[in-house]
Amino acid sequence: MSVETSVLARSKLFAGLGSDTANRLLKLADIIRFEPRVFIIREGQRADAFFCVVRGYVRLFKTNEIGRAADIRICEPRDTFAECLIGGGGIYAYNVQAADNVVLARFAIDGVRRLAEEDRALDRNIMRLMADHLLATMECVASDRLRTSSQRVANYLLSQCSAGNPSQTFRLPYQKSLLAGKLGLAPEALSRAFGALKEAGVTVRGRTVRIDDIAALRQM
Amino acid sequence: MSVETSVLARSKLFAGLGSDTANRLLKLADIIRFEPRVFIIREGQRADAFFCVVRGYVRLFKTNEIGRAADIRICEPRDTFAECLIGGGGIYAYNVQAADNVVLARFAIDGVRRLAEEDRALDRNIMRLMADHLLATMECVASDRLRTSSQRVANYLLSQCSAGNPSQTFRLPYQKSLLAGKLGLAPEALSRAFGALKEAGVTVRGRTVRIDDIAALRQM
DNA sequence: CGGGTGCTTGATACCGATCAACCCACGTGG
DNA sequence: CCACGTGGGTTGATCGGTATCAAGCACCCG
Repeated sequence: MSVETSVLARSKLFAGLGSDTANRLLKLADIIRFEPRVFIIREGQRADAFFCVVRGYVRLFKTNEIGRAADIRICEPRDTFAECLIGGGGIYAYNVQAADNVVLARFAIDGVRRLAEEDRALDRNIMRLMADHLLATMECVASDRLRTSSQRVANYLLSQCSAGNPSQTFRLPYQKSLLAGKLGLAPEALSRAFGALKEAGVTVRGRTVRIDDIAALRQM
Repeated sequence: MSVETSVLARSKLFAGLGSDTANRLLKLADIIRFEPRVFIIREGQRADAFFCVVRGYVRLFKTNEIGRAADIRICEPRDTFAECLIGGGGIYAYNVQAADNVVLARFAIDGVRRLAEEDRALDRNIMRLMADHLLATMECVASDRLRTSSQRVANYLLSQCSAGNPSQTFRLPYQKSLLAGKLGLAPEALSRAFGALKEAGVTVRGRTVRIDDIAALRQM
């Protein structure tokens, strides 16, 4: 089993599928690669496929008239994006850009739709994906509207900790500038937020983060 | 055909369903009423149903630890909400409150799920609903992050205009304070945004809005 | 007439964006 | 080996947008 296959197999898209359906879905997948900073999708483009990240990270973002950009989501390995258009199709609603060396699995919509007609477990998986994304995006709106930048950063750090530990050290999965975008911040603001969290027992050196007292941090 | 039925029949939930399925779905609906300001759902509650608005308006919102609230969506007649949990179920992710005298149709999840197993058109409708909500919510994140308050207000006003007219007069569908919440603003900020748009040819008196030059307003 | 309720207006404070300078690590070529 | 450039990050100064707080205002309804 190739590396790509094993990553895909552990995605929510494939979760719980019978091996027949899973294999046929795998056959539908095109594996494609992108260099850092390359545009994978441009907003408004005709849409005929959705994607699952196999390696690397991608940014989904929109821009306004004068070219400023706002990130909507950062996708990690095993995340899918643009699965929306299984429902309606049409055009992509946002730009997608490779944040580093990226490997994607590309699924043509109509192939998947046909397969889903034979096995509704696939349909249910896609529904589940959309439901998860919808809930996450709603949470994002709420978080932007009622939390301050440091609170959002603290929140993100806590989300990276495994439950049960009183303290923890880990690495950020990607560049700080990317993380800033994900949290709706300018890079400078992320930097300052880390500074502010120092007195809450957060130490950041490069991409390494140490949290002295997880429970204490949760108070903010 | 009752008033409730005719509203529901024109919702996206029922769009394009065969009359057999549509009738069986209608039978599943409980019609329930709420006074203004009453809580329909509280965040964290066990979830076993989703809803379609028949009359009035409802607010979906989250609160933080200290009780401040942020609106996520305002639902109008024929909108559905909480349809997410067809996929996973579990608990409601936000509070829902009646903004005025509200009539809802309540659909028990498992009843709908059973019906959808027999007619996938229903499944497809629900997918379409979720896809629409997801795209709208992503747009909301991007809009919050890249547009100023006046731009968001202008944008909302334009969305209320019918295409083709050079100018237009219409009524806001609900209270300004509700609209402010929907746009992620304090009521004062909405008021000031209306003030700022005056010089772009926007006149607001009570709930009546007049836009002199739609094309000009679109420039902002 | 009195008292809500919803909205507006003004004064102030604060958060975060922006701009500019600087720092550091790293890689490259003279 | 060092000069240089580059990219990512930090730091500081400043500005602008929006929340917040506090009055004041308009309308509705008893």
